[in-house]
Amino acid sequence: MELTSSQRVAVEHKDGPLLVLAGPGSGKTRVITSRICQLISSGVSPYSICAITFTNKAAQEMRERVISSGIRSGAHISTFHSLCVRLLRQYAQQAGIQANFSIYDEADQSRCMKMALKEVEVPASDFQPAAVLDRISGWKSDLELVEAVRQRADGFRMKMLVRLYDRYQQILQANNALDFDDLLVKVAYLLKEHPQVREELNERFRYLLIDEYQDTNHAQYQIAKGLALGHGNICVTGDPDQSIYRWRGADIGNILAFEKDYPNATVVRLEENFRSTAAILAVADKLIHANKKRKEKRLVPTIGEGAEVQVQGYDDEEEEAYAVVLKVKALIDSGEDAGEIAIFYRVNSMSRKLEEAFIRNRISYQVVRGVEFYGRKEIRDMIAYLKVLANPQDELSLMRVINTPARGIGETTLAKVTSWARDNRLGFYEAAMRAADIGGIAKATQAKLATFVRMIEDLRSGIEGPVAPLMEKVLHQSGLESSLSTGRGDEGTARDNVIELIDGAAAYDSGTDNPSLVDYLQQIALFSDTDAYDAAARKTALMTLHAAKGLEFDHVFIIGAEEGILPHERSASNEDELEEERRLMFVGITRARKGLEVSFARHRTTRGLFSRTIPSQFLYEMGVEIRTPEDAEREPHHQKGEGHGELIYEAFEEDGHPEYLKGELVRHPKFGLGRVVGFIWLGENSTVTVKFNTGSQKTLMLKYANLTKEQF
DNA sequence: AAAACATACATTTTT
DNA sequence: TGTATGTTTT
Repeated sequence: MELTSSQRVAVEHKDGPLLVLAGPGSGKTRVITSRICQLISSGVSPYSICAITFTNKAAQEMRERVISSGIRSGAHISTFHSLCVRLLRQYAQQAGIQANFSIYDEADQSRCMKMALKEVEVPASDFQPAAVLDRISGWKSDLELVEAVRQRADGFRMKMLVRLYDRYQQILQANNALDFDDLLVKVAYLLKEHPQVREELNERFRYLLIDEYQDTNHAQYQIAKGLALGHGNICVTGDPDQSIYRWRGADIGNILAFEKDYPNATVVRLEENFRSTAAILAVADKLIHANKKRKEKRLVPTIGEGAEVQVQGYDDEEEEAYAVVLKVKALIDSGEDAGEIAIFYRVNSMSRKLEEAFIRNRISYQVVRGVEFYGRKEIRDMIAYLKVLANPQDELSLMRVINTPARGIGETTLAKVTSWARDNRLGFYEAAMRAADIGGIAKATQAKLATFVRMIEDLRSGIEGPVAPLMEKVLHQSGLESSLSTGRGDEGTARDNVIELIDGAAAYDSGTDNPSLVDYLQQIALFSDTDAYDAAARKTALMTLHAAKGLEFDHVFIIGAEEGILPHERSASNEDELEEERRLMFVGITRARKGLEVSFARHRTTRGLFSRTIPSQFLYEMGVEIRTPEDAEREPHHQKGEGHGELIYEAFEEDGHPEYLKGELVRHPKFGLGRVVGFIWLGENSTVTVKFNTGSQKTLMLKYANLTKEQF
């Protein structure tokens, strides 16, 4: 495809600052990759190019695009966070840290904060860990260190928060750990306080490109500034209308002030849209115009008018879910590619009803929620072992694994070792090594500690080189393997998950030049939900509106357009936050190429409470006729009432799974005889409801229930 | 020490 | 609603 004149200006721009204000669907990604290729073919060394993307996925795609256009690879393409990890490893000494640092995720952070809360002795009810962490994250995003905040701290609450901030940082440091914000903070200060490091990097990266600049926070802004110092070859791209991470500290002002920061900047506006139909763009445009704090920007359609945007109301969320899934099914049946259909929602919990509808209708789908995998107990256990091996100071991880699986090192023992360690100014692990010197620990327990220490030492000796074989060893020697196979419940899946993790590590080993445990751990810590989206699977995708950023689909459904959900209730009080919600909606709308349906439910059950809802104000701002459930009923093809009922029964009666019909007599190993009251087919998650002769009625998972049919 | 049970509790988005 | 924590039981 030919480049437009604006696109060409952006691609061919060589030296000096460049701001690309790129609307949705304007071919921005293509422009960036073409620009990288153009730079290289004009004689710039690939190694002197540093491109920063918003997600790992985007970085991966950009790398592939550059390579596939026949250009020698070698340009550094990664996210801010990955870049920071690299720099911190390389300049660990100057940054005042050790290169084998652990990266603490939200759960780890929360545990550290709970420790801090205990130690600082605050009235715990007034300080929830998550809220305190949120404040601290805000300070860090603004590059405010403890001392700076302390200076201006007034009032009891602020002073407490500062003490918590201080203590929290001490805990992280003691564990040789950094949280997500620290990665940025450390690099920003590295560049600021070590001019020779900064100059070295300015020398190395002659061309800096930053995508999604509207979502950079102050720390990222300072890092970008430092990296561009000296040469000023900084190209940023973004769209203020798509800024959706204010809550995470992103400062839309960074992109708005770019021309002030870099007075000789060239500015290119990409306003033509090559993605969506005119009908969709008109709706997006109307909506975004309701934002007052906004720089006017046009959306210029280049594709035909297309089908009308649908806004459809449903009676409740169940009806909404089933109707949307039916529409997905109809699209697929009419020959549309299932992988070109997506459903977006405001909050992750809204995927549940949709999944149920997909399963019952036996349509395959994918939920884009990758980090969930890393939150599973067995995965966290495994990774905690690896962290202990890679970073001996990581006591948080050590505490997790020391008695997992259970090996007879209980709370009392841990308390004794901990207090002895403190008295002797040693780490917990060093103390555990000298269990014999600690008074009051039984001989048998001493032996258990010694065995554990020996195992860690042995595993640690094999820490170099590829990761997957090491993980196999850990799995085996730690006893996790046998605990997974003897454990009840979801044993099969827990085991599968660990195997999946090891497979992933094997892929890492073969795809990396110098695989190392430290590098592997630091990489997986930065995985995001979006990274889990598998476009090649050709399955209909379910994801949050945030995860949808940067993607596009032929057909898009946005569900739950109700006051309190979209816009979310937490943003209702504040005009700025409301505008951000509107931008979020705008992002969702502009993902669609051909078809868009926005829906709402008049009733919704939120945390167990069934209540009436109000349609989102955004629906009115979009200027589309709103169709109510009653309107739909007047349609000639409408299936009355339980419109989705037929499909459920169809699934119910199909073969391949044991059928439990109402009234059938069954026997349960524990509860005895009973009669089937209901059966819900959910694939392997099918449930049977049985009224037992004991009088109790229970809903059981078929795969665990161990029911036998009684013949009568 | 682990499982079973009970009860409180808080609910956005994510690198 | 479902999770996360605390309490009791085995």
